[in-house]
Amino acid sequence: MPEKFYVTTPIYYPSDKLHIGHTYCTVATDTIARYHRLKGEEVMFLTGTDEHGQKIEDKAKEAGVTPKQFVDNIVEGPQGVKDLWKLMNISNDRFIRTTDDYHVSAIQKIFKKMYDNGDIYKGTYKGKYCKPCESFWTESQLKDGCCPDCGRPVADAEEEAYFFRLSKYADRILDLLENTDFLQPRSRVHEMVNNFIKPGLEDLCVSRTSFTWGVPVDFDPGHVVYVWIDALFNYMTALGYCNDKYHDLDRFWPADVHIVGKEIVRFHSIIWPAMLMSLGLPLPKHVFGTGWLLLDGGKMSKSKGNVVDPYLLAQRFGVDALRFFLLRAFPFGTDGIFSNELLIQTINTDLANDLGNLVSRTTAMSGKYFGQHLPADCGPTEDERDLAGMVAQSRGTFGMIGSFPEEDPRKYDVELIALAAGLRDRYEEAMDALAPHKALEEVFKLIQRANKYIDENKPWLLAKDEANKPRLAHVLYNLLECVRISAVLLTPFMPETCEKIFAQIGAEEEQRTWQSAGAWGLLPAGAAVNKGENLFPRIDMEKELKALEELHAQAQAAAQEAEKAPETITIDDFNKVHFVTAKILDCQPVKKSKKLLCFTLDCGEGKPRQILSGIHEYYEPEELIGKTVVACTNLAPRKMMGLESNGMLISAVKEEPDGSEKLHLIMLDDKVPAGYGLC
RNA sequence: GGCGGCAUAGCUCAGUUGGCUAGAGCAUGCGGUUCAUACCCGCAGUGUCCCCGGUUCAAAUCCAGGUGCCGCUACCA
Repeated sequence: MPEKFYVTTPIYYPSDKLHIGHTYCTVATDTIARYHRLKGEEVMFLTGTDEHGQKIEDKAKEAGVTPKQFVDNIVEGPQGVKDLWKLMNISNDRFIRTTDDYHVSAIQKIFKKMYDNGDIYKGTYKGKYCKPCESFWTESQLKDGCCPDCGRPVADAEEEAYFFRLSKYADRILDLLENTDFLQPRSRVHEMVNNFIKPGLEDLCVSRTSFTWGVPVDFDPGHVVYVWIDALFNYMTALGYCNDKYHDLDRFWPADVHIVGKEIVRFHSIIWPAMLMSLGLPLPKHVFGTGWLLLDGGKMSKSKGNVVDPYLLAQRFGVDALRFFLLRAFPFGTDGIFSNELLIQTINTDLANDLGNLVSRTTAMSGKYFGQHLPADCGPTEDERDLAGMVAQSRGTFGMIGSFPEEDPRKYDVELIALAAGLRDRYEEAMDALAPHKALEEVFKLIQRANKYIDENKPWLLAKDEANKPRLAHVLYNLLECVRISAVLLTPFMPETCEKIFAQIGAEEEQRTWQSAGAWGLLPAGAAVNKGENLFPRIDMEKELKALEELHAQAQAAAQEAEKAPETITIDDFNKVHFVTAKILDCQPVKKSKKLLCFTLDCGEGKPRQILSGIHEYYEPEELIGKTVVACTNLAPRKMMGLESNGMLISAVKEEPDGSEKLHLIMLDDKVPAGYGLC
């Protein structure tokens, strides 16, 4: 029975289209999965979507569809989650959606189990409630006594809810984090321990009554299971835990590693193991928190409009180039700063100049000097095989390099072969340490060494003398072997490109295996070599940056257009709205309201007009008295806080990167008289 | 506010438990080469290792203080 390896990505929240950050995480996990398959292990690679919750309920309402329709579109629809993974050549074995029937019923069983064993109990959720946000907060979460999300005041509230006895497991979690390598990178351990465990773990609220889009608690109508249990258990329900759809739990659980974004490390390293402990289930072996891709030092966010679109990049540069770039340019586990320059530079330097050109010049020379096949006797010598064998075993070079006279070209062979023969072990070490960037660095050392080897041997000079043909053939063979070994090890990163390379150098199935990457001289000497198209065309940096900028501007304009979707109106429609200039005669805060200001305005009507406006967060009354503003005067009157408002003051509103709204009252030059209409 | 981390070449970063002349890649300059995708190979640099003290034969590394940046602090890769 081969070894098994179970690896997961987070299940993503499909409230919006996914971007390059999600792509990064999934591509990394895919590469890890492919690496283990290459080693001959039986791999289970799971990804999916976490589809319940308030936010999706809200978004669906906004879009005028059911929550299920909403997530169906984002998950299964055009350019949706599944499409994106298909595009990126993601090799997941399963895809779980938390709305899948088997998962929903499994979650109900799990919830009941934990209720029955006493780790879930019914209590009251006491806290502060923010009405507009419909969310509960604890005292300590408040900012200046107000809602940390929107900054508005909150009210005392109580809600019946189910709780999980998280506190009960605090000691065991502390031990798990501090005394094992469960959580990686290690730097996250301090944050978890100091922020959450040392201050004392509170029991965790695991149900909600404030929304309905979730797994219903089947024995208590009105309650739905909150994200913790619903989402985290996906890693097990997808294997058949508490359901009959799958039957792989015995084979694959516990997971070897959960790859997660750093913002959900907390859930995976504290809540998840505690719940498993409650059910007496084995814990996953590792949780690895990846970094974020940042943009010019800032976080990627939809409202900033700086989201990088993986579709666009894959189309322009190729899927493999994009996959490679993500794992080559950024150390796994720390944040990376994404830029188009870096992307293009990485492609040009590593893929076009180094790898692509090496394959190109090697296959071209083989064809040019020997036709399709190198002579059958150009393969490895016994000595070379021995050397490679020794290197592979001990990772040393035995000082053999020094034993050749200066002009003897065999010393180049020895250096090259020694490097190539030890590569697989160095690569394996890096991959097993979840450091794919280091694994790539090792592979590229060989690729660079191979390019240098060409210069050292000057095949174009050897080709001029028939007597040197055997040497020339051997040099080319050595190069093909380096290309082959590199391609085997690059397969998890760039599956399609490596297929092309194998085809070009004539490597068959047996020469593409993990086993074969650790041995020297496996490519048959007379293998069919065919120079194909260039693997990675060089990219003109300036031109491409310009093109990307234009595309980005277009996309942004389109997005803004779509966002506003301004319905065309006629001039008659416009004229229906009556805007006038207005002088603020007086302005008073409305009692019992933190937001409302009551304005007394001169709108040139002979008598003052009263309008209420919810802008106290942004302005104090004193600073507004005497100013000239714009009012809409024919809006239907409305009572607020017992006072009548006869119109509306016009403001400029901008959504801030953090999601809050910033508001600026439109103010005119005070020389503008009151009561003038606007058109 | 609390906790944690970081500060090294123009840029991105390596630098084990203190120990050679502080390194790599990219970018820059010069030279070589012509098989190859105007590529490849070689050479050359440049450093107040954030500041100020301390420990030590010896500090980029350890300790104390200071400055700056960042992360986490129960929504979001």
